[in-house]
Amino acid sequence: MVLADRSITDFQRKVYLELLNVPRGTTITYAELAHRIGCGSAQAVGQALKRNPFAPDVPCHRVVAANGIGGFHGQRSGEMIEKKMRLLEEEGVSPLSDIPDFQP
DNA sequence: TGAATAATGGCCT
DNA sequence: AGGCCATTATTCA
Repeated sequence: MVLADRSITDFQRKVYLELLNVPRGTTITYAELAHRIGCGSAQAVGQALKRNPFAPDVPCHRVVAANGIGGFHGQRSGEMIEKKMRLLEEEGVSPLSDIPDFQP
């Protein structure tokens, strides 16, 4: 497991673990993930993801907002997320594709 | 309908 | 102890 006990808190580990628990090709909302690990605060999860020390090991791009759109910053904020999205699509996970509500 | 703002909860330094 | 956040929900026009 790439998530070896490093300088991260238990909470963080849970978040990353849950993310790895998300099947490739599926997305999860911050609130859902937060509730899953028993937190109840998507902001905390967001922070953990932002600080994720396991950048490509943890599919943070698989996490989307509650509305199911983009995700990372509530909206597509910068270009850095676009880059991740690119890799995301290569992995077969498109947040904007897994959302039935998001139909361009 | 769309967008912007305010409030919230818990984590990290 | 304080500040922070890649959120969420509500409200305004």
